[in-house]
Amino acid sequence: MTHQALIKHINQFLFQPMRAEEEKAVADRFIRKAYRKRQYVLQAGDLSSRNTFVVEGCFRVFVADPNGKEHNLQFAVENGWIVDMGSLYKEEPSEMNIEALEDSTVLQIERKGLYELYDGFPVFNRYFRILAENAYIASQKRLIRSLGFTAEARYLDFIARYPHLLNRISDAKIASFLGMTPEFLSKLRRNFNK
Amino acid sequence: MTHQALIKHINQFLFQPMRAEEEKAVADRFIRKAYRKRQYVLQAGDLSSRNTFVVEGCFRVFVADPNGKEHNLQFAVENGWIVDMGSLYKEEPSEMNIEALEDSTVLQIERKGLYELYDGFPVFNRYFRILAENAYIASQKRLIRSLGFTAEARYLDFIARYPHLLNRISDAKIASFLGMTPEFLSKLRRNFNK
DNA sequence: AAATAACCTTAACCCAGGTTAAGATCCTGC
DNA sequence: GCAGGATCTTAACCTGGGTTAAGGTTATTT
Repeated sequence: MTHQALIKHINQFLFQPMRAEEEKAVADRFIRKAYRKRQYVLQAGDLSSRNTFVVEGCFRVFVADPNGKEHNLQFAVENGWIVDMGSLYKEEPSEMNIEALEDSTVLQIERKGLYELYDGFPVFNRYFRILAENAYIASQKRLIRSLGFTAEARYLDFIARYPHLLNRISDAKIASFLGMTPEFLSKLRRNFNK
Repeated sequence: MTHQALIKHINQFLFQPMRAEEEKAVADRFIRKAYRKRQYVLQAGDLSSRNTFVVEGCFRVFVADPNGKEHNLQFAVENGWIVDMGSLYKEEPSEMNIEALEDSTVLQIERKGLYELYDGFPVFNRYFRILAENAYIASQKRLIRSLGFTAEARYLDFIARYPHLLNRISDAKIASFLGMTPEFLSKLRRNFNK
């Protein structure tokens, strides 16, 4: 069945299987959708009205700063979620862009459907609580590294933490994620080889 | 009653009043505690076993980077929460320090009590979901500013966003929160006066 | 298989913000 | 009420990482 990956992911985070009616509530509200490489899931300025679970493929979330320079905030692969949570919940225009980096398949739920899950089935408040807590913990760790680590330390940390992304995502995009230019990343790598 | 501020805060985020038994569950598990100015709620390396709600006073959350330099991650005043969520939930030694900046009063709950709330009363999964989502949204906004904004833009943004903190927290601590040195903040402020 | 676009590297030069140090002002506890 | 600590400012000098520009390599697309 088409929603298996998501249901499995939810069960893992809950440490117990959902009941049949809860599984059905998921299956009724999440819609499968395909994106081609370079296609946008969300553009800055638009309203984000959906939450998106990655079944297969790879995405990046990025913002443009006041000079128009891009900064990658997050990459998501299989079993990850991509959303501008601020835009989704506060119903404000998105600051973020979300772009497919590969041909990809996702499951999407509308804001309305998400609220139906929260109101009808307590289990989803628990699941998304845990998810938001993990996202917050990860975001704080990133902030700590961006405040106190040198460019070199951030790069080494990235290699150790996300080895599976190294061959899947271009260096320029990783450099942007790490808060440095591709030129500087190239200089760093050259120094390691000596 | 001593838990009123917290109960009111929860009700606000739920958009509806809790039932009596839920209020009681809160009152039974949160313990009032006082901290003196400069006293630590949590030290890096210790295990964080509690979540803390600020009834009155002011705190900072900070980390030390590899060179021993401090970085303020968050300030919390009345109705704010302070916690190293990573340490609390993953039961790992804390990276963070939490220090009272004024004589303060808080309400604290032990990890065990918190899990009892989650398991016994769905409403708390909803409340803490919303809280975690808001924290994540705020943390992402901070990251965006730290990646793409100049020191001056970050300072102006801070003034606009947290005017009430300006007279309550020292410039050096604000500078650290904004990712710059107090000397540089001083230089910025001098330029504005011309 | 050529054309085009995306990607990576190198190198010279540059700058926002850090560092160091010294003096001035404001607490705060005893 | 004053001594020792925080706190804020100024100024000279320094550096990690950015900018610009050019050439080389590797994927896509047709």
